[in-house]
Amino acid sequence: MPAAPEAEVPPHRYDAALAEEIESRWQAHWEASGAYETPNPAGEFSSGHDSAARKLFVMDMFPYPSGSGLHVGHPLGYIATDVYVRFKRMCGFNVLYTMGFDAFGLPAEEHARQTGQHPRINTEANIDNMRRQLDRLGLGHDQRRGVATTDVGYYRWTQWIFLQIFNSWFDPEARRARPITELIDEFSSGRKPAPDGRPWDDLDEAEQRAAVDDHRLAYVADAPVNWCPALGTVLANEEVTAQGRSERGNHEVFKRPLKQWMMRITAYADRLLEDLDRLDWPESVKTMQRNWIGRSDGALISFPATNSRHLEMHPIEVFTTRPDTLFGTTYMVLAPEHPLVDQLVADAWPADVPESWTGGAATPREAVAEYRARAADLSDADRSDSKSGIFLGALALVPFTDPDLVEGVLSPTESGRDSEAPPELADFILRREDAGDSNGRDSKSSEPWAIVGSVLGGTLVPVFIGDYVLMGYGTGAVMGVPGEDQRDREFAEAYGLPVIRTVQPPPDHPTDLAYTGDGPSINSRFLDGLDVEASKALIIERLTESGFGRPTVNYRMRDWLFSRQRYWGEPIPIVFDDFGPVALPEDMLPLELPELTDWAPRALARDSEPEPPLGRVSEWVGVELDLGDGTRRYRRELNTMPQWAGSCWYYLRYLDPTNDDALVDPDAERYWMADPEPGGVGGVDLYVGGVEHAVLHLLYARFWHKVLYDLGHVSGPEPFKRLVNQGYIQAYAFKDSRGVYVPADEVEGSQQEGFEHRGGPVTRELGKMGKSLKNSVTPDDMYASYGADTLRLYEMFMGPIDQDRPWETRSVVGSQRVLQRVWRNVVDEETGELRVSDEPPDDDLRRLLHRTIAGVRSDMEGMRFNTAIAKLTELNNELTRRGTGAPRDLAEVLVRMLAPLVPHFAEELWHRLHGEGTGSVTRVEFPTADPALLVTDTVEVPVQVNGKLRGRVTIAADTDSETAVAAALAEPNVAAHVGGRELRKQLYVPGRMITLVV
RNA sequence: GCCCGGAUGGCGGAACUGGCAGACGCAGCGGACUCAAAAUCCGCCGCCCGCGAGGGUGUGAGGGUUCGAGUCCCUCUCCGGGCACCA
Repeated sequence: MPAAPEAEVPPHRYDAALAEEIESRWQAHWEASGAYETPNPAGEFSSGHDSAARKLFVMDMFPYPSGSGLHVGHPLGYIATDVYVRFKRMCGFNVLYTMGFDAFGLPAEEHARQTGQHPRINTEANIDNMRRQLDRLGLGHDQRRGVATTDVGYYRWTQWIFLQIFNSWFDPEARRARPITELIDEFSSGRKPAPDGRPWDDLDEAEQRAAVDDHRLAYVADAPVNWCPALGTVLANEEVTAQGRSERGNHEVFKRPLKQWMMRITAYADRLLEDLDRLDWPESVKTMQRNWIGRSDGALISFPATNSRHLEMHPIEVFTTRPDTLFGTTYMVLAPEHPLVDQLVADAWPADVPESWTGGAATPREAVAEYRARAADLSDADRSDSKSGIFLGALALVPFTDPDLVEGVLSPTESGRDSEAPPELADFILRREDAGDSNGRDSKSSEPWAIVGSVLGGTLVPVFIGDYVLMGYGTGAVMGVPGEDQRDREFAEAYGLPVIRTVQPPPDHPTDLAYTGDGPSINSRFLDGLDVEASKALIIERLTESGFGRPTVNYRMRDWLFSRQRYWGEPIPIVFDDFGPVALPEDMLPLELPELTDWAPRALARDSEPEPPLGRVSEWVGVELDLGDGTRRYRRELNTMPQWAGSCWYYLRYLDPTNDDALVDPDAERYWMADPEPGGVGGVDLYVGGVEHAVLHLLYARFWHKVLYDLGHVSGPEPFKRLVNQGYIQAYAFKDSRGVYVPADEVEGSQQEGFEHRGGPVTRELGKMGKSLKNSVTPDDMYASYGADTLRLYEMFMGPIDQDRPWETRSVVGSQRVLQRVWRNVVDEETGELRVSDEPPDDDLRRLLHRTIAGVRSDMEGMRFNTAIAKLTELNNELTRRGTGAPRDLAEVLVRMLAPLVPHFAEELWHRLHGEGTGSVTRVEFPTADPALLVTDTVEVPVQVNGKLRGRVTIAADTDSETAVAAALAEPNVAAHVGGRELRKQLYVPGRMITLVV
């Protein structure tokens, strides 16, 4: 008996083996011919430039060259941009499309620390590997432009931009960055007063340097770092566990202040906010950026406060968005770390102080010390929801409650302060209020502590510290208005403080909740009766007149902490002399990373000082330089830049990657980045990437771009005109009865029957693809089973680009079958000969073709590749149904439409159709529909009777309403449902619908 | 808690400005071809009633606007994401 015959596969079937052969052949050909090289208008890359073609700049987000390889989820966005780019190229655009690598960063440094191998070696190996994986997908990158942030020729310009920022200040009048030399001119000419009002020339060098440094967009400040003495290194936040220990080794980590570089991004807060409105970005990303910037409009209000019977006043400055509720203030709270605490804390408790206000301590000072120690112990997450605080023994005066006193207090020139005999503190605090009050005061607390300082005729309120007030936001102090703010309400209830409503709530508002809505002001003197907005306006006016306050804007966003205590990053091109930082001159760039061979961690004493890795290279740390005033000794900056730095501007380097004279040639920059429409923001035409970069990367890059714009280095205010977030590919993962993940590719069964792994039941869940869930599927698996074009087609077919979707290997075969059917309509599987017919397509087929062209074109334009593929499939299915082989002309058009999606497949068929010597399909024009073939002379129109579909009629496309209705009534089923009754209404939506109402 | 998204067959999804719900693909079912299977081709495929023609019902739930609602408005449920004592 002969051996069981192999399943007979026709020799010329489009299967994985044939796909592989086609793909590698064309990839080699494209590379050799420079098929994807994009010309610049001038300079090194200008050969082949077509000045008539419109430009288009498309980019994927900068990948990190990870050592662990790709899974099928990674290239989703890359395939989408590649398809779009190929389409636009076929539409005649000059498209810039490339990819580089964001290659500095922690993983390479960690790898170096473990193996002793220099991070550059590992980084370069990873880049090569990733490049190979991407190439196998057939991505049409201009590889001449693919920079890596770790290239010395690249980071030289990252350092150059740092110096531009360092050498700039933000002019609030002009609302833009200006060169620092212009600030010095302003100071020395007296147009801008020096910090303490003295003439500029009277300041010594140290004072002048400090004044200037205070204004720079990059400046040095003390900021806390995570110092781990046992590892001898500073850790990133992600390397510190929730318990405040090192992830590696579980050692103690201490917060230590360290001089670090900051970027003054807050100066740009308003422009970053305003320009969001001009961007074509997903609304969710814009919202995230708005929230992150967190602009709130409000007022600063000063409350004079004292702990002494002599009324020595310290104003507490408060930021509030609700200045209209001022008269509802019944207490004040400072952040525990607030600098005024030490001045305001009293020596002794007043008589009758409630136990809960003292924390059980003998004196206010002790209570504060204990409270602070406890607050410092707790991480931010542990600060619980329940409100806590300590009374300082100090009182604050609510402005406008005694105008005479207030003026005396606030203006030192007035004699009012001493005009009255100082009252005893004990005389006016801490009386219990009568129960059963009225006048709109809620009296939920059984014994509210009186706060009315009737002796002076003004309202005095107790001053607390409490950890619900954050030092980092606003002024680190709040006015407690328990009637109008729920957090204040909770605090007031915990400490028995009274509640005064200042906005009349609706009758059904619960009495035990703060009311934050609109309504007329009450209990608010001159504000009474005004709504919230009017009250705000009036009180701000009064505050400003009286000097008690002023309108102000506050932001949640902080300046950007730019220093990293790391080796594998860009060195900061700064040295220090006795007065502070000094920029290296441009001609000393690049400042190259010194070799570091000593990767071993060193255990240090608990009380040791933080030291960045570069501090170990002693011959590098100290340096003798001549910076213009003779050779002197300087200390180098030891921190490096964060990974964000390199990714903040890479799109500019793509434009002109080999330029040694400038970060980008101005003409190249203008060609690729300037908006063709006047008034546009300019920037990359399409930027595709994950939503995880919604805030940090996209905000930092916008900030740098605006600085470069202000300084005249780029032609528009925004880096990325249009942003699309691609969704994530998720994958099913399976857990066995012990809750352990089992390899997903070994699981059998289905949703209906249940899933099994080696005979045991497993449960299914959806998660990120990766090692930990044992559910990775790699592109290599797919190439082996189907080929790269099938993978591309499947990923684009799965759903809309911006949507998350579950991976299902089982379904990939569908996309392969589609390609096989196309193949069979063009090529004979048995002989490999063309089987296209030279018969012209009939009228129906031509109309279908042109409808398809029109639909595919608009779907491609809108990046709706899933529906474009569906339309192409329908057309091809019609060809299959006819079974005669495709008409040659039609096959040729179909192949052109497929070319962006499955470039190798299309190139192969294109060449088979046209023979040797034909040009590449990648540069052929994308088909255009003939409008004459899109209109039809008859249409089939559905007929509704009383809102229900009862039949269809075929009528001429230009039928008028009456004829259409008559035709509808002639349809038997429609007639049956009308049943001879009178038509109350008849409607014909041309080509769409006939509606009858009886 | 606040702010964004989202919910359509067994599954992924389609449906343009309110106008035939379920395109296309997977899975499933039936048929042709075959000794048989695979592959391929043809057909069916939301649910309920009906031999059928056809009828009823149906886009997370409830209400509304409209001749007509997956699409617009109100209320609610669930899922995903972001922020989180931000004054």
